[in-house]
Amino acid sequence: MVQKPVSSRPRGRPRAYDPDAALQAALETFWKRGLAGTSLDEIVAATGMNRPSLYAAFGDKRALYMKALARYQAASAEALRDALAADTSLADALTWIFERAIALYVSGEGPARGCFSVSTATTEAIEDPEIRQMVADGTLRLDQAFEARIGRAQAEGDLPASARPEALGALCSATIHTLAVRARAGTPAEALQELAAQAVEIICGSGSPKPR
Amino acid sequence: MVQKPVSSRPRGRPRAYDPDAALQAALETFWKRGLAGTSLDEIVAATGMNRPSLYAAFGDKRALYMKALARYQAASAEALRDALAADTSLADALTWIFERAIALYVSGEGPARGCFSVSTATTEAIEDPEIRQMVADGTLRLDQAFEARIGRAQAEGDLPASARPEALGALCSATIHTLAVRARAGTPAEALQELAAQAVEIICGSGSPKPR
DNA sequence: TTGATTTTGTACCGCGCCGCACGATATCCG
DNA sequence: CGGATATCGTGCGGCGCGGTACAAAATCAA
Repeated sequence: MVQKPVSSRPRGRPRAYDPDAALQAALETFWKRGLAGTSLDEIVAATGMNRPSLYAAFGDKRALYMKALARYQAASAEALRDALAADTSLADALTWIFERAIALYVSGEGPARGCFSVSTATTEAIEDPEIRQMVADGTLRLDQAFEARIGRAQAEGDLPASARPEALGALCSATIHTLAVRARAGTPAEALQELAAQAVEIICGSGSPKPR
Repeated sequence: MVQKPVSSRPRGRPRAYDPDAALQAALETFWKRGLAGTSLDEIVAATGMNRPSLYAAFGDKRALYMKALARYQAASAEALRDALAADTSLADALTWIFERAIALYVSGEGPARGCFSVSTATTEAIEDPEIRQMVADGTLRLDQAFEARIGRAQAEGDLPASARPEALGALCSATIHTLAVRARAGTPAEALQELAAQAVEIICGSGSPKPR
């Protein structure tokens, strides 16, 4: 993807900001306040950029929002993929994933942020078909990733043949969704962890064919 | 609560709007666009009221939003209570509740609205402690209502003694949450119904002690 | 009919919003 | 060193925002 080495600088005045860090800062601002609730001044303050630079780099506010959402989804999908591909039991993988999700949702200063996609993108999704499609795609990929891993567990005998990977995968996604909503509502991390543990038990222990 | 009969009209000029209908109209507007995304002009258009009347009747925009949220939560809680108190099996009650929730979430014109509390109130919850508390209270009551009904089912022998009402109740709430998120993301009603059916199966069929 | 009372409806104010024009600045190339 | 190039940063313009002042209108009590 990177075509030129870092040493070859482009022609004009060098930019005074790091586009990646700026996008991350914008993401965190949108994450808390949503698209409609965030002013450009707040983004300027968060990124340290000035408005014309923002505009030149990312387009208008909505375009910046969508780039931030894409970044968030890409990072989440990558973390999920890694966790599911790890050589651990299904229960351990799910426990790890939910644990990391909770840590992400309650991280940062102030009240818990929840999931960017669930908590604020859904708000915009109804009036914006593109954002709606992005949220839908993210949810679909979440379902499919869980379902594939669960199907693997079933094939390896860790789940009974009667288990339905599609249903259990959706249940994993539902757990993510409820964790996101509850985090945003102020539920403390410990309670979320307990809820996640219960979910893992229900998902993996439904019949518990291999008590190990 | 009502002190005077309807016939005794108050002193001055009669109001030209129905407060209840106006609050409902404001609720539907907020439901779609959220607090920050809704302008007072939109509320004026939706309610048919003019701005000073709005202000006199409900206070400022945030106060109106909170009244709308309280109304939504009260109506939801009442419907839930009725459905859970009905003399039906747990599975039938849950099926009915999820069915009604889906119908509510996809009702109205245009893209599905999802759940007011989940989709837009969570957005405001992080910056507004009062709204956060309202969302938290609603979620808690949802959990408790489900848990109580599941505990009853267990006591009546419809669930195995090993079932944990608290965990299963949270799972019911999680189903509501994921239905709300997915509806907002554009998932069609049929897919939501299938997901709800799978959830009922997992919740009630965990062990299936009474195959009836 | 007249005054008291409450709501209506228009019009407005100050403010913050988004997006951009434009000159200044810093770097690269020859 | 000088021209070319790309970004910086101030500043602003037009507009929509939330909230309110004020007079007209509609009702009740006397």
